[in-house]
Amino acid sequence: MAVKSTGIRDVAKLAGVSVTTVSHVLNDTPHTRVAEETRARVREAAKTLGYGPNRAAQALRTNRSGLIGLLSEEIATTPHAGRIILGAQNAAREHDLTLVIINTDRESGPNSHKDDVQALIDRQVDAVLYATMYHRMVSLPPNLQGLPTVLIDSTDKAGIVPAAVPDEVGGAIAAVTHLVKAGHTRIGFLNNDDDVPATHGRLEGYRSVLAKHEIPYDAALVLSAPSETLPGYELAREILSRSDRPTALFCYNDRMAMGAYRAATELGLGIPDDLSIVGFDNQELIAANLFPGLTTVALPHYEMGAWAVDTLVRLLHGEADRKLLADEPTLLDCPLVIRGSVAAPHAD
Amino acid sequence: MAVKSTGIRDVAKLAGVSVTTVSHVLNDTPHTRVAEETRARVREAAKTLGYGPNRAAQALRTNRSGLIGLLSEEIATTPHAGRIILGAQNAAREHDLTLVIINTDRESGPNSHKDDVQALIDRQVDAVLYATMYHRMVSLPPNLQGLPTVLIDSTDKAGIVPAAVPDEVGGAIAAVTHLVKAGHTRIGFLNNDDDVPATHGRLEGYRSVLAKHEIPYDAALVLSAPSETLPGYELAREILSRSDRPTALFCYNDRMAMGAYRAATELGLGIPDDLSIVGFDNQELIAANLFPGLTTVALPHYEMGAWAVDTLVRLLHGEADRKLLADEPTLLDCPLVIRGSVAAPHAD
DNA sequence: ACGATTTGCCAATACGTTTTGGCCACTGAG
DNA sequence: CTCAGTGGCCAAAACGTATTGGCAAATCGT
Repeated sequence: MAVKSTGIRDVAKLAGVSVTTVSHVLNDTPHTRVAEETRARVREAAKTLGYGPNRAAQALRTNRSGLIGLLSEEIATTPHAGRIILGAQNAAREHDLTLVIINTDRESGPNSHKDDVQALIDRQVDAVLYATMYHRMVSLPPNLQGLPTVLIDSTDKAGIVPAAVPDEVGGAIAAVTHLVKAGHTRIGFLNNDDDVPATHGRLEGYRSVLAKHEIPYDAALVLSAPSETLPGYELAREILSRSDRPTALFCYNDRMAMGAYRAATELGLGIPDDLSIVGFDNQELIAANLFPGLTTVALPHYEMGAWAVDTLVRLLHGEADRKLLADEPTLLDCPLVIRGSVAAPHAD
Repeated sequence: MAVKSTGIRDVAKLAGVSVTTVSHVLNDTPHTRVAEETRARVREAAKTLGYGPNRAAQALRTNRSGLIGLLSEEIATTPHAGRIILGAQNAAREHDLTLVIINTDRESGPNSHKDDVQALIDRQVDAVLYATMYHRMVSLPPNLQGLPTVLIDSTDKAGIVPAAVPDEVGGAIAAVTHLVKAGHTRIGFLNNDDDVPATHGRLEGYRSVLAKHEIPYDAALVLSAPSETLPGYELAREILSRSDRPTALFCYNDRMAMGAYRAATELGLGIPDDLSIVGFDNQELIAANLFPGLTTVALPHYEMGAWAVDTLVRLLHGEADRKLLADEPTLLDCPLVIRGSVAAPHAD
């Protein structure tokens, strides 16, 4: 605290060169020529002094803060946001960038979003990540114009910004294929009833697997409701009470699956012996704590966060073409997480 | 992007004063005298130009980055961290500070922690928040010396740093009192078996409520196991199978409570009619999705985050005494969240 | 051996603030 | 009328870095 921290000047003095040279060496400035021996001496000096550049000075000079803002909806309620943050944070660190996080309230409308963006602009972030808490379409606050931006878990209505989203179709395919491979042919699907990409994508995946295995699609096996535990319970209760009940359920998410567990228990159906269940989301708190553990599909939150930062960096370096990327959202893999809720169907 | 953003100079020019004056006015520099009329003119000019200070320049000059680092364990796995972040973030914004988050891996030992701290130091944070994912004692990385620090959800072995922790005892008191008020006298306690403050504090709270209501303490009603769903299930199964089974269970956390739900269901005990349950942690994903909803005790993660930032600011401003604060961790309230898992005991 | 080219380095400036140490003009006291 | 005091403002320096435009010395070609 008392001592002035070491600056580039001290390094220069110790190495017996000018600050210019130190700067050149430490930044590998291209098109500049300094003898290898000198470079070594400078680096040596920097190391022994424990020199690290003063970010503020650097920022002032170069007009780049090294900050990237992560605008995230409701970090609060969902563990998913945590995974995004983690992925973004690690990637940022890799690139020597610093992540600053602003929580934005989905409730409070676009004005609030604008304020949040402004807060980031005031802090002079070099770029921003815009993350929603579930996969949907958004329109971006106008003051984001001109600031490099990448979307996470959402796609831009205007189609002008690169985005990473989960491969909903692929995830559903993995889930249902897993059931089919286990021998199931009567597979119920408890779907969400919102008009969001996941609803359609997962249904598409479900159907495509059936088609591929020449299992006829039976509309009676596909039910919809809000994607909560209670509706999941009710739907499951209904479908499992039928005489021709399915031997397996694919649930839109783990919460609905949790409801299905209860329904199964109440109806005296053992999991996985009498009923196989696959969920979606891989909410550890649910999936790992149900009994038996819930086999489910993981959303690539970590990967989306990391991809977003990497992409941002590539954009900033001009190594990627924004238009090209923005054209179509990038799909990231939704891997199946196998626990204990799937078995072969009864041979009754 | 093309235009240079407005600086203090532009404001000065527009207001017809010197940059010095602008700086004085905009910062309310004490001991400096400038006519009220001039002040108004300056502020006016700043507003019409939409002036905001260049943080980098400010940081360079004042040696304060306006950043505060949040070192958090495993943002990944727990939604709790999200609440801490949110609380800290909002408080930081209030004070015009920026929160930067570093995830630190609990597995990878103290060396990694040191690196993480170093990463923050390199970024020249003004202070750091150190958050653990559950309430315990820690020893701080040595390079945190000299950097103002506040602990969240943990206490410092050396007792030298202020800390905010949940009031475990108070939370348990609220929970058990709730059961007693409902008419229960035989209350089982499924406790954790780790040697952490929560284990002891919650037991203490449990006992104190019994004592206060002159209910004899029965050691047979207190069982311990790792605080997971499965052990919770096993413990509950055991205690509920007894002929003199308790009419209510206080569970160390929501995961154990989730296990207890299953045990109750299997034994044909209805919740809350045949058995009342109270959990701890208020993990929404579990508590709100069980049926019936789990009455539980919320941990003050948001509040700890906010308190920590506020305290840090007070320390930086010299408005609080570190030694005084460090002497004893500050206890934050753990409020009871009432859902549907508690009722009066059977009159059988 | 001599000019031309390249190699290796550096001095000086700018980035946008905050802060120090005044200077000037006006006031009131003597 | 003069002089100390004070209210209102400002010029200039500093913070630590990146960058521009060079200037010597070394190397090369002939």
